[in-house]
Amino acid sequence: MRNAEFDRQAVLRAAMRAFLVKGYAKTSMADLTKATGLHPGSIYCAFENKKGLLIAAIGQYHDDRSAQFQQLFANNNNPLHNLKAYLDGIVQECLSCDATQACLLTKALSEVGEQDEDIHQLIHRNLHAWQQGIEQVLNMAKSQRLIPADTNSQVQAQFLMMGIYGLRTFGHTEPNAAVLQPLADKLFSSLLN
Amino acid sequence: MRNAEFDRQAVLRAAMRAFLVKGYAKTSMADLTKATGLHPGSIYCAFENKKGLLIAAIGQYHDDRSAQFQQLFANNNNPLHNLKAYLDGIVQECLSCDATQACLLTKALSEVGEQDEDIHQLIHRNLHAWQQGIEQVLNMAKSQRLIPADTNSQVQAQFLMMGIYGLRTFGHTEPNAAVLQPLADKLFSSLLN
DNA sequence: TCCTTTCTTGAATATGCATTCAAGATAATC
DNA sequence: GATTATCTTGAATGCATATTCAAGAAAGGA
Repeated sequence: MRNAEFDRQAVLRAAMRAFLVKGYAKTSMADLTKATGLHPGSIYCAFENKKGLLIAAIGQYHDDRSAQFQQLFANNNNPLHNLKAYLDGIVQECLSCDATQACLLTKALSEVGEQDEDIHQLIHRNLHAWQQGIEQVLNMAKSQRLIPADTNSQVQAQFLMMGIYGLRTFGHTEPNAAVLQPLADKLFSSLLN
Repeated sequence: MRNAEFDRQAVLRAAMRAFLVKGYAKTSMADLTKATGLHPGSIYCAFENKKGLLIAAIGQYHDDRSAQFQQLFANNNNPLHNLKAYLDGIVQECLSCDATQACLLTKALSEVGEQDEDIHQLIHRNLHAWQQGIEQVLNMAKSQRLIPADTNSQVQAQFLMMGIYGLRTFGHTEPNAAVLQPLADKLFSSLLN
């Protein structure tokens, strides 16, 4: 009897970073062994193959981002304030020009989601959970009369998701606060009409 | 003396489709020879290498889309009407679930733009030209008092670009008119506030 | 018709890569 | 301490793939 030695979360976060920098197809197993510190045999033993490692990394990414999201909204502050801070945080990530701060879900969706049904469904589920988190925040804001009573929380949450996707794409071409911040502000103000 | 035999535009459109379906890295030269009908030697003679073919395909994509854009807005109809039709057309492309109707600029930006400076700059230029086309339409709408006089056309054009990027990403997860059309409508109505 | 130039062909090359596996190492159990 | 079950190691394997190049084909000019 013997237990596995490596720290699963640390390995998955390293793999996630590697996939974010080079994309799935261009990240070689050599890159992954270097990034994770694991030898090929260990990776195949733990995750079956390269695709299994991507799936596990996406799961870890979702867990990490969800925890971050819950934490940001866990206080009793004005939910709209929290949402504004959330959007501003995304702008900051775009400004960093750091590939490891990008969104693994949308990146993987674009590259492999169209070609692999397993991964497409996994990402779809994760993005949907994220959308429902935003929807809950909007319902809270509505019950506190911070946004119009006739707001359709689901559509508004979808609109915010759409805006966040677009903001991140825009950030790839213009990682510039003078450009991105007004866009994030305008997106936020769409809640108040 | 002898002239090249193949139709350059047809070849580039075929390559563009291949890249849209599988992505750049996963599209093999074998895929490209099959799609274009050209043999490897001819591709290397005409485009230098696989990356050169991608660059040429992106150029063709931009030319094709620009021509389509100009044509849609060339009539003397209400520019806002035309813009609405443009957004509705994008919704239709999303609904088709056809990878060849996706946007090669954003797809290539996501996959290779972060890794290759040549391609990043080319895509950046093309997306910027597209944004300026929208900006011109907004200026026309403003001069016809169809949108508020204090509209900042540049920011509004950026916001529309952002929305279009996001709409296409959203379409990958929910290719559903009941979801996408309200989002496009809400994006359009952001012009009128 | 013959010659020259240019284009086309596709097999060969060389490299890179995902995956496997058998030997070695380590921890728990007796 | 011996035994056993499990984990780790990393070189070997076989396949996929980007690129090259020399021979073949076709067009224009003499």
